[in-house]
Amino acid sequence: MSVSKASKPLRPGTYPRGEETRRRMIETALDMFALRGYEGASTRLLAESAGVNLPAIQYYFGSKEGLYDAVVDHIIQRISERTAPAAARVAAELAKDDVPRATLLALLYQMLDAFLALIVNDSEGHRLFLYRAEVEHATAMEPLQDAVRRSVVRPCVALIARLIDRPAEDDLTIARTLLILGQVMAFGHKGPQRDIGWGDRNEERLNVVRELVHEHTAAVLRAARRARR
Amino acid sequence: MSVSKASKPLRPGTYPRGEETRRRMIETALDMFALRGYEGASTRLLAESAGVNLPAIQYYFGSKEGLYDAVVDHIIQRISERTAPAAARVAAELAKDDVPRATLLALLYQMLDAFLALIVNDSEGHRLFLYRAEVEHATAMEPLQDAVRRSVVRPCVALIARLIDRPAEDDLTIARTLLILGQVMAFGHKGPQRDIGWGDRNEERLNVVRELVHEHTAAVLRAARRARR
DNA sequence: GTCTATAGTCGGATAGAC
DNA sequence: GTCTATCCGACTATAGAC
Repeated sequence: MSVSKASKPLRPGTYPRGEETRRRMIETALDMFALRGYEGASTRLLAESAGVNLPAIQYYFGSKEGLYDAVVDHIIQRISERTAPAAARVAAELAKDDVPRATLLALLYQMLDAFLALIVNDSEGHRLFLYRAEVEHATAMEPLQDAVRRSVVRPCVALIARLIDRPAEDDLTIARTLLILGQVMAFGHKGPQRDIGWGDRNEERLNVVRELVHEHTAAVLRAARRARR
Repeated sequence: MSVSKASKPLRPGTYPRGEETRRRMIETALDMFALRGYEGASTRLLAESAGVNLPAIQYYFGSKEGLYDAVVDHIIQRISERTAPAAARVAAELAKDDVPRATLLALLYQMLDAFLALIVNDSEGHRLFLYRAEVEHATAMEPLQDAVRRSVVRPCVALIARLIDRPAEDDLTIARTLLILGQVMAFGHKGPQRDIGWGDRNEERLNVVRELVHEHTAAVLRAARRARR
């Protein structure tokens, strides 16, 4: 996530088309907002990191907040793209009766894994931005939080509800699903990694999280079976 | 960063004039920083929320950053106080040989629970501040992160290492412990609560987290047993 | 120790040339 | 569409009265 490499020397007559500039501004702003927060990322920094001048922010997005919203939209788009296939499979299966347990479990795993891959494998910015989304700038973040719930949490909760044959409103069930996502996001943060010296071994980290998600799912089902007896 | 030139060594019970003001400033600043972040909480807001005038920040803490550091120190103090009894028991037991498994498990549970109670039952500010500490203002937060690791993570890792009879450096073991703490902090955040309509039912939330910690611990031990076969 | 008043800086946004 | 130059408000910090 280098800051200075983004600024390219622009010669008169060779300016990129506006759409390209807009796209680049969103992508570098994502990293800046993720790294320093909304208040911490000044317009000057945002402009410089995208290699544009100050008024470009007003020109393309109306205001700093407009740029922020554009970043949020961009991430929402990304989440939807990545999880849409799994979500479609979930919807299709849940429409049927008598879906085998193994199928439901596989779908749950796929659903979580799709989201996980986004967090763990994509740019550092996506990870940090999503992690930060939970504590910062509440109103502008609500669409993003809604997107996560719509694209990931709700399908998972629906699957779990079917698996344990209880209504989806069950507090414990939903809480557990949220916790899984919460810890995935927490794990995405680089802070703790340093301590255990994993550096950039993303694959290994991903495997640990996968194992954990698997365990969690199993634990939810065991708890539900106990509760019904 | 502890260059608090204005404060004298304070004895419990004997507050000099202004010491009460200082304490109040720290406590309200904790909430403001937790709610709006370092950049988001202006000196005017910090002063107003404590019922003092602007220069009081410079007088008592030298600068805005000085006040921030004082808040961090305050939280570190709080964490140490709350977890010290459990940590002492852990150290005492780990010094012996042949500690029963049940004792080790009970200690692990107590350790996590002490930290958990701090996060879940104390002021909203403590919760949010700790959650935010992971993504924000990295250098000033390092002492706080160190305190969490020293007071909570390290004793837990040592207990787990003894329980599964493997060195504490084992990646998966440590990762799991960090994940437990991470999800506890994530769960402390009020965001998800709203969705499941728990409002202020702290006790219930605490029980869910306790159950989860219990399950997690059990899962770690099962995984370790499998691995040794 | 606490206050008012203000300095000095930096933030977001704008005007208007090209 | 992109630029330079600039405004104005908000911010942190300081000076100095009481």
